[in-house]
Amino acid sequence: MKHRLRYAPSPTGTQHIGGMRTLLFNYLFARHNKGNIVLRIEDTDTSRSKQEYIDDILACAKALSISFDELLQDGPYAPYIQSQRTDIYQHHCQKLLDLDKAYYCYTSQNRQYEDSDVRLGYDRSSRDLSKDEIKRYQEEYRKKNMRPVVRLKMPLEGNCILHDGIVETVQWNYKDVSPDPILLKQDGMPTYHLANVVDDHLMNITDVFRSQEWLSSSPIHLFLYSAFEWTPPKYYHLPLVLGEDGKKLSKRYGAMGVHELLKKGYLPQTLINAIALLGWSYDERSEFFTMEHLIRLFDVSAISKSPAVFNMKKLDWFNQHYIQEMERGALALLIREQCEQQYGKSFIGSSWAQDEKFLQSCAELVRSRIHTVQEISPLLDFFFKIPNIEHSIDMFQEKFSRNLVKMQYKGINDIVSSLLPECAVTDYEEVLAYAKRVETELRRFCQERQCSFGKVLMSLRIVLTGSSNTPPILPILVLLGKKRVKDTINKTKDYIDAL
RNA sequence: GGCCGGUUCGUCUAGUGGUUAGGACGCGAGAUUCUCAUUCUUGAAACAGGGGUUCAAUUCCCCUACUGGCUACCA
Repeated sequence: MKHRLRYAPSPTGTQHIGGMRTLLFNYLFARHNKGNIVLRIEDTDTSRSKQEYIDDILACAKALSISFDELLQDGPYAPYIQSQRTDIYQHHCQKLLDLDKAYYCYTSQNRQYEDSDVRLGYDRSSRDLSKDEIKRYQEEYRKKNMRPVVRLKMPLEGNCILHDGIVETVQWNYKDVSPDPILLKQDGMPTYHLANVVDDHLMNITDVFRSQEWLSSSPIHLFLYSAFEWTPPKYYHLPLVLGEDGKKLSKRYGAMGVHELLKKGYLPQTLINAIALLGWSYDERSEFFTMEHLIRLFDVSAISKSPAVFNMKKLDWFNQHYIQEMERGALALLIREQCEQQYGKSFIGSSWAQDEKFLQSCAELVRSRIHTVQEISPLLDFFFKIPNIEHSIDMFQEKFSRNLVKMQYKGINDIVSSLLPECAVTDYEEVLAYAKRVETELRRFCQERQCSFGKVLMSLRIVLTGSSNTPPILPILVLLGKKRVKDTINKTKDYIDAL
């Protein structure tokens, strides 16, 4: 039999790591078994559901290259949006009423809580009303123009057993299960329990990966299946993903939104890799997995039962790895994007913006120094913003005597003049070649003058970039070009002289 | 409170009735390097506690503790 999976989020918040993990595991299982996966929007909470959150789900899935076989209005069981299927739920609810598996409840309000924080649940006071009482209530409701909710007639005793694909066998006594949950709300909308069961059945869903927070509702769902005389799908209750505080990730607090992480410069392959390893592992050594690997290797029996705390430091490490692995051209593209955002006109207006080679050289200079794409632009800052001389000189005094530059500037200037190319050179290999030549000459120079090569380079670094830690300064020198380098050195010299 | 789940370095995890309990992130130290990084070497760091079963338990069973989830006309 063909496996049919589904991801059924409620659009009441932006997608976070936890939701994405549920989606990913459904997707991996489907693709591993050559099955199908459906996206179904569970927007039965009309007050909290929003279109923008549906868009967010779609965008995040797309960004991570997760595709659905059926979704929205598209597929044999369309629509896949629960708010457009209310008649279906009402119809099935009526069936349960006819079978005496459900009943109208007129006495819901104010009956559900004691005044302490101990929750007792509904008292089932409408479960066994006499015909007269029902009539009276019906009349009352009609006058007020209200609709009664429909409740499921849960068994009062006996056991319920779930054979889960992950947590294995779990057993409940029906008397411990939430008493007679509501199936149809006053607004005519189904609750999760009804809609979910009806849709999973109607859409022929065979396997369900869902978060473990659903475990305690499983008896309700299982009983619903039996009331309808349907076969339930195989359930896989995934361990929870916790935030760094050890608490459940809540979409309402926007923690670790997938969109947000993408915006911060985490690559899609990073997120997939990191999320897949939340509660799943392949062996004791492998760390890096592409989507193709995951689909091939995915194995339900390797899923852990215990919850996992999501660790941002490890995410950084994964991202760093994938940035190091990226092709030069691809990184260059990201750099252009970043710089456009960050520097606007001063980048776009420069000759560098259109110079693919320049961007690629930058890629090589920054790639080992960043964890996220967002960290790129500060490292390239000095290309687009001329450093402040005064500020540089201040740094000088902190680091070492500014006299160094004063004394050595002529020699350095000579070397730069004679060795840097006349016209701009931005091809990375060429840049390195020029840098190497300057280095050789500079080393000889330093040896003759008995001054430290490191210090000379540091002085150049500070003068040219306004910063004491940057990518290798010699390639930067070449990229900046002879004119800019000479101008800057001269200006600095003048400034020091004038002090 | 009740029900249900979980518990191996700080974090993600591997693993087994007999192991020096393995790896990864992070952290410490050292080496390389023009700074910062990268890279390399290396160090510290864990079986929640108590009872059983057993020649032997981190591994199997029970209890306790801790932790999380659910206990909604939210999903």
